[in-house]
Amino acid sequence: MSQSLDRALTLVGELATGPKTLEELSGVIEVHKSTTMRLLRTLESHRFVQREGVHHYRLGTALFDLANRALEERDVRRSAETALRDLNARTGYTVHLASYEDGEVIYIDKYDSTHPMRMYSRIGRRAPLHCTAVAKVLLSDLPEPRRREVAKTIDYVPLTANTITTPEAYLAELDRVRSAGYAVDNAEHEDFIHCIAAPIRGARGETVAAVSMSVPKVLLDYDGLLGHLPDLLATARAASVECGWTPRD
Amino acid sequence: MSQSLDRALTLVGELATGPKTLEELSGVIEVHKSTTMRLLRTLESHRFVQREGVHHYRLGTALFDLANRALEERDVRRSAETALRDLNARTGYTVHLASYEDGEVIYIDKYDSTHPMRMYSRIGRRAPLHCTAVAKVLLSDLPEPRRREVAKTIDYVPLTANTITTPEAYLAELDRVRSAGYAVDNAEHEDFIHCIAAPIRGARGETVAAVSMSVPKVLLDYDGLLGHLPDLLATARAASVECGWTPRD
DNA sequence: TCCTCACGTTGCATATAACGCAACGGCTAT
DNA sequence: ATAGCCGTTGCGTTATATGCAACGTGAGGA
Repeated sequence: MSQSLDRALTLVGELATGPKTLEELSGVIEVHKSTTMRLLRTLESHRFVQREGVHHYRLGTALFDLANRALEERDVRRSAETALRDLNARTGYTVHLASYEDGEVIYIDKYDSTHPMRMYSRIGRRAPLHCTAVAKVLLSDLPEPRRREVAKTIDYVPLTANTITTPEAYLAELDRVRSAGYAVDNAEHEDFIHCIAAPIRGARGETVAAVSMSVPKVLLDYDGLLGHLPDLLATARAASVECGWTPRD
Repeated sequence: MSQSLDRALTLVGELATGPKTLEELSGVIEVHKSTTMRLLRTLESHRFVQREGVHHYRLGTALFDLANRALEERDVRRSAETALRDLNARTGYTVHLASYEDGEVIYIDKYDSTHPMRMYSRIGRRAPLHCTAVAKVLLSDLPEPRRREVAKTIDYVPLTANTITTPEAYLAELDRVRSAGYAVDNAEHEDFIHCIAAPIRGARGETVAAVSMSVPKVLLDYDGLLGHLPDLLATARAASVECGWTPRD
């Protein structure tokens, strides 16, 4: 492909591990120092690298700019697409993608079950906050005071025998979700369906969306559903990486 | 310098404005599409760009990685984090962290306002030197001759009625900032926003960064803004201590 | 103060690798 | 079924990236 470009990008990658001198960098890409210098000059003119002192080069400020622009550009929906489609293909169950936008939880994508079943969700629809797994995931990421405010304003309509009906119980549930890293809707929304959901994270670790898997109870009992947790969490993780999240260690 | 690298970096910059097709990109760097493709392939192999669908390219995930690594090396950011976060939580206003590098002032961190408001800043962006409080703080710490040089090269674009438009006025302002220990942007950048900023100092007393607080005028008048000065200065002081600065007596 | 060494920088000749061209292939829409 | 639009590939040519060797510069030691 393009040799000089390839070398230059290797240099940038190398600089990510810390500032380096001209000769160190020449060693990495195994070329003469004059060649390295010309590459660095070009990189410098685009602010990809910058000099630190006289002898060292380090990553430049263009990278911050680009990373932020890239993040804004990228919408969760497209980024999560493949991971979610895979999960749907693997399990055959309904997969939802939802995000939190000023006080509401919205379904922004859906991969239908291959099993025939009725589901009342639809892209663009609001999810009830007190009885869906995605809402629990998304709200559990809000700062404490904000969570209290929201919990207070929810209309706790009981939809099944399991529906949470008090702010106290709901806030306790959010705490559980937050520390567990996933949420469950144990037939709290519809009698015959239960769900699990997990957070998709962005570059700064913030929750940008939630994935959920919905399964009819006749197909899988509660333990069977929880058995899919590792798969769901792996999916959420893959989607997070696409959204700019970097796993630590 | 290096032509192909230069072209490739231009491509990356172009992609920052949104996904593009092969031919659009060829138009930008004015080469044959086969040439563009080879560059994109190399960029793709380093995860600098990635394909979106069949016809589009967009920025890749390597940029997030690199940007994070680069940011971590500037450790002012980490050191100042808690103090800045506290200020943001206490006041609810937008808090910025900026540093001076090679003649430019760069935003290196940002804590968003809890009030809904539009702000055009972004991490990694350059701040205009003549009309932002952070730039005034950072430039006022430069040695006298250097200040003169910089003041001479600034393009004094008038952005509001209050924008400083001459080198003389700007240098006088820097003197004021230097002796006062804080800077003000009294709607000099945007009509509806005013800011105050203060220096964060390192072990040798040098200014390593600047904190600022930005407030829409509709929420707080000028005197109200200045009322927050003690809080801002305390924040800057706390951050300075984290950066190795020792308060004398 | 001068010398030396280590490292970055520059000019130039050469070979290579980046380039444009043109033909091919897949996809979509009509 | 066909035309037109893009992306892709192989190839010959020349621009261009490269290595070399000489030069500059700054730091450290005698």
